[in-house]
Parts: sequence; structure tokens; C-alpha cells
Amino acid sequence: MYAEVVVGISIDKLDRTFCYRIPESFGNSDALIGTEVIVPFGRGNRETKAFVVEVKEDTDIDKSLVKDILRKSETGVQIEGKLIKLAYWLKSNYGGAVNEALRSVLQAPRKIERIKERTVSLLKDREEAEDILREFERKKYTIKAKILRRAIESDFNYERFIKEEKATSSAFNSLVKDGIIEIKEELLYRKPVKTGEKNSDKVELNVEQKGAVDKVVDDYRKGIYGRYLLFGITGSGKTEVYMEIMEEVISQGKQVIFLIPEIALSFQMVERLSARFGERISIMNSRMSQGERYDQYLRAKHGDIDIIVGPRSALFTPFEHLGLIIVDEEHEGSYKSSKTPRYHAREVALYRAKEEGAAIILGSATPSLEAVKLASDKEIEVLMLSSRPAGAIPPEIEVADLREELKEGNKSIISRRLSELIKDRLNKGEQTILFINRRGYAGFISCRSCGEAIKCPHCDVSLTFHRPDRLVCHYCGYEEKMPDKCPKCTSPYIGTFGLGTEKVEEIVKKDFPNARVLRMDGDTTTGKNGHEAILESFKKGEADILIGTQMIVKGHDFEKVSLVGILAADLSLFLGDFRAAETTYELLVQAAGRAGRGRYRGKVVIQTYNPDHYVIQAAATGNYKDFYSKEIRYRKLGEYPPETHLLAVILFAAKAEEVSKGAEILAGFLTEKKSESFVVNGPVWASIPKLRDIYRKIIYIKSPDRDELVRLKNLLEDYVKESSDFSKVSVQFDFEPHGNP
DNA sequence: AGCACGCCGACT
DNA sequence: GTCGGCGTGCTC
Repeated sequence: MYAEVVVGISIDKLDRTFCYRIPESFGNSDALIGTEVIVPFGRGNRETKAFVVEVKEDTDIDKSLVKDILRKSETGVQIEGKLIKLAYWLKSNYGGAVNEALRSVLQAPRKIERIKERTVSLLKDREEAEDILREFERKKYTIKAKILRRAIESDFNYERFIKEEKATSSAFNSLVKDGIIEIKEELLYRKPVKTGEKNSDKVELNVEQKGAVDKVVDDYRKGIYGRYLLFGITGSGKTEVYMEIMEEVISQGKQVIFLIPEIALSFQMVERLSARFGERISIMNSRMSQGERYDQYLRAKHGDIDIIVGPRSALFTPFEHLGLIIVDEEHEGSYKSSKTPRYHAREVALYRAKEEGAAIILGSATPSLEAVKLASDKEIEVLMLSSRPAGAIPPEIEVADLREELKEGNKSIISRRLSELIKDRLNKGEQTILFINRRGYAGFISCRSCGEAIKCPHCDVSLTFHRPDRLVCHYCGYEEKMPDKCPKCTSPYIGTFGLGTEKVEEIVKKDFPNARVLRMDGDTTTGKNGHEAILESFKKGEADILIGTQMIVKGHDFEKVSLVGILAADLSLFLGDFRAAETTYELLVQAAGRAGRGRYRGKVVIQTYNPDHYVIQAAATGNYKDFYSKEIRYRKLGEYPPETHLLAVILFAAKAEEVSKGAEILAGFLTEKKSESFVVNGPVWASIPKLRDIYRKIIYIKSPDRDELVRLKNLLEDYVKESSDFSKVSVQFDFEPHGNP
């Protein structure tokens, strides 16, 4: 018997399987799939860890080359065959390397220590080192001299050096061998999470909630493991419905994967779930240490937990009896992986549920067009929650036309109506949230005399101003001091334009001097604790007004908030991204949903320059159907997902000419394959052509048939692998992309 | 990743 | 010539 194995899961260059003979003594060969084994690899037959991904009777490879597997790895884990299968499905459906797919799936169970960072430090004292350095310089050992020079200066990061200086490990090796430097490996560890106390006071469900629960539970008891879209307006109590259904699933001895869009939300969700389900619940995410993840992995596998909560990666929890997958806030963009394989958690969840006979619930107040399309194709069943439970009334929404304000002489960013309402809340001792739509907005610096905007030298995007005098690139973290003259024309008239949280805070404090104001924004508030602290403080009523960006609109219940003001609602409407309207709509509805969660009747003011736009209209009236019908018509006309399928082929290279050449070659290749079944657009420059010193071009392929795109992806992948033109150009694939890659 | 191979510049 | 740095290519 032979085994196909993947060697060294953290090595990208080894993206293929190798064939090894399985010794007789191993017993049942099929049981070997998914096991970590030790194989002799390379010329020196170095002992290397590998994963068995396939077992077969025979092999095409020259038998004299095939070596024997040495033994099973002692530290290794067994990954279920079904997860290996899932990894293969990821690879074949989204592209990329087998390794990359396996790594996505294996995030959890990797007990193999993966080095996070390596630090290079000097072993000799300074004088001696400088002597050696002079020696190197004299002998013209350029790389070694460069390494030593850096090491004398200070300890430095090995990986970064290799990348920046295009060096290889061999220069380091000889320095290490001679005892001049040492390379230390570091692993990063973090604190575990704790579950709360169990106190099972159930909330009384309303009619709609009960209806939804009954439907799923009845199906479940009949052995129908269905697919559902739980479409519930903000504050309609979706979590209560989930919990009720989970109870049934767990009582049948099955397990639940509960996906949430981002890690920050998992703590409050675990708190809430553990109040009901106690200890048998856990969390899985990339912020946890390897050891912790490994423990959770084992607990899940051994059936010691019933529920796992986490972002995308929690999808790969190795439950033996998976009974239900919940994808909460299914519309969230964070469910789309931005690393190869660029999978969408919703799609993978649907696949895994089907494969393992589990039910699946997608939940949202603003379902993605993809989900609604599934519903209209009868692929998935809709469960509606159209009211808030226990007498809570949805907020009343008003639109403030900023064009009118300007006409009437109000140049402030706060309309007269909103201002009046804020005053009223202050008098009544109720709270206000001011939400700034910053998606697509950048507080860039430009020159009023020559129009020059100051850009990041590595990324081709405008730098953002941060107090008191820094300019920061939000993509790569590059920072510089704010210049006092325009670097191009030396005019002193340079400054920031646009609407930032700080600016709004300033204005609010001036307009309402007695109000206690809190500000939260993703760029200036550091760490998740910083955010939590601000939100907690606001929740406790320690401030009257909270100013913030998208992060304040997610998932939080603020009892005393009775007014939400949305500033610049339309900023993200015209982003040149086919999902711009959808994300804007989601943002507006979610923001509006923060109002009136408690006893107070909520009020929302949407400030806009486009009061007649269908997104603003639909958000104001809460009419999803209206939004959907207009938006889907637009997608049909423009031939965008979900009405058709779209594949972005992204090319990367260090030089602009290299990407352009690669893109031309691939475009040519596609033209040769020309057919009725797909259309090619581009190549075009990416929306940010240069990012972290890498140039990027994109070719878009559209087809009504997703499988056709997968086929093309395979052809391109093979072509790129074979062709010598792509040694300096790398190619990635992104199906149904989000934003402009 | 790690290892052998081989090209090429430097030095006894 | 020979030594050794450092880029290249291969691993069942």
C-alpha cells in the first residue's frame, strides 16, 4: 500500500504530495488518512513530519524512488478524513496550494510548534564583532557584512531581513556556525477565555420566534436537517431562537458550530451562551495560543464540548457528530477570507453541513444578496422575525437633507433637526450615538495650492492624519511626521479634508459644552480592551454621547440610547465596488438598530446628500424588499454576483513591468481559450496598484456557471506552474470578491 | 525548509 | 589553482 503525503505543512514551496510506501507493520492503512507521520525526505533522508492525505493500492511513480514511511508521529494529531476532504474541496474550489488549504483547516489542531518569529542577536562583544565586520568588508562578503552590521546595531527580525534584503538562509547559517550570531525562535502565547456562570432563566419567546424554532425543531425531529435563513430585524431576538434550537440539537447528542463575524464579539456571545448551556461550550480563534487551540481541538474531538463559538476558522472544528452550523450576521464581509484559499465561510458552512448531514441557519437583519438568492431559488428556507419582542418598538427614522441645510446657511456637519434632538436627549438624560460612516473615507492630507495629496511611499494610498502631527498608512503602518510645507510645491497651505471622529468630537463638544462625550475609533483606540472599556463605560451611562465608526454598531445593546445620528450616510455609496450599495445599506440598518433597544422609543436621523437614493430610502423605511429588488436589478444589469459568477485573478510582482507582462500573458492565454461560456475583463490595475511595495493587477472573468470558472482557474493554475514567465509573478484567485482586491 | 551542486570572485 | 559565499534546484 502507498500513501500520498504532504510534507512540511508550513513550507509553501513544497506544494505537492509525495508518495511513500506503507510498511506492513502499520496494520489498517486506510486509518492512516489524516495522521501525521515521519518520513525520510530529501537527499539526506532527513526525518520530516508529513500528513497522509490519501491511501492507495498502487502508484505511477518509479518504485525504486519510493521510500518507506518511518513511523507515526508521536506528537501529531489525527485529522478526520472529512476535514482533509474539506481541505481538498477548499483547494479545488477557491484555488491556491494544498498546503494553504490544509493550513486553513488545520489552524486548530496544529500541535506542531510553528515558529512565529525569529530574532537575530549578536554573540560576540562589540569590539570583536567590529573586527570581524572589517574582515568581511575587506573580503567583500556583502550579505554577511550586512547581517553583522545590523546585528551590531541591535537585535533584529530574521524573516523581515530575508524579505527586505532578498537574502537566503545560507549566509545566516555560516554566521551561526562560527558562533558570531544566534537565532532565537519565539512563540506567542495568550490568555485563555473563561465561561460565565450558568443561570438558566429563559426568555419568553414571541409568536414569530416560536414559529421559527418550531419549524426547525420539527424538521430536526423528523430527520430533516434543513438549511434556513433566519431573517430577523435588528433587536428581534435571533440569539434566543438559536439557543432554543441548539438545545434540541444538543439533547440529541449532537454538536453545534456557532460562527460570529469577528473575534471581538465572541466573548459576549460565549457569556450569553454559557449562561444557558454552562461549561460545555468553548471558543476557537487565532488569538489563542497553539496549546490552547490544541486543547479545544481535543475537547471537541472527544465530545467534551457541545458548542464552539468563533470566527471563520471555527468551521473546521473536528466534531464527530456535527448537528448544526449557525452563521450569525451572515452578511458580514469578514466571513470572506482575505488569504488564499479565499473562501467564504457561508459557502463552506453550507458544504460542510451538507456533507455531514447537519442543519444550517444563516442569520441576519440585512441578509446578503447571495443568501436571498438562495432563498428565491428555494435552496434555503426563510424564517422571518419582523418585530421586536416584549413590547419594544422599532425606531422611527428621519432623513435630513444636507443640501437643504447648506442652502439654509447651516454649514455644520450636524443638521438642525439632529442638533435639536440631541439637546432633547441631553435634557431627558438619555443617550445618543453619533455614527460616522468612514468606510471608504480617508482623512487625507492635501495641498490647497497644487492639489497634491501625500501618499505612502510603499502603497500608493493617501496617508491619514493622526494627532498631533503624524501621517500614517492604514495598509502597511508606515508613519511620518506631518510636513509643514507641501513637499511638492512648498506651499504652507496643506491640511486635512473630510470627516474624522476627532473633528466630530471637537464640534460636538463646542455645540454641546455640557455633554459628556466619548469617542471610539478603530485607528486610535488601541487593543480590544480599550474598545471594551469605552463601550462598558458608555453602557453604564458615564457619557451622554458616543461618537464612533462602524465598530460601535455591531452587536451591542445600549439600554439608554434613544437617538442615533448617522453622519455622512452616503460616503460609502460611490466606492466603485459593486457591493457598495449593499454594504452601505447594511451599515445604515445596523446603525439604526442601535436605537431604542431598551424602554425608550428610539429615533434615528440619517444625514445625507442623496435623500432620494434607493439605499437611503430603503434604510429609512426599513423596506428590505424594496432595496433587494432594486439592487438585484442592478446586479443583473451589470452582471455581478450573485446574478452571475465572478473570478478575480490577481497578479503580484515586485516590479510594475513584471505584473503587466504576466497579466498580458494570462489574458492572451484566456483569449485563446475563448468561448461563449465566459467573458474576460482587464487586465486592470488593482484599486491600490502598489501595496507594501508589491504591484498588483487583476483580470476579471465572468460566467453564469461557477464550475466553468473553477475549470478556468485550474487551467490558469497549471499554466502558471509550468510557465517560466511566472517565476517573479505570483497569481491568486478570488471567487466572488469583496471590495476591490 | 534544508541540502547538494556549481558558478564566480578573491586570495595563498 | 583552490576556497568559500551565495544563488539554484530538488526532494517520493
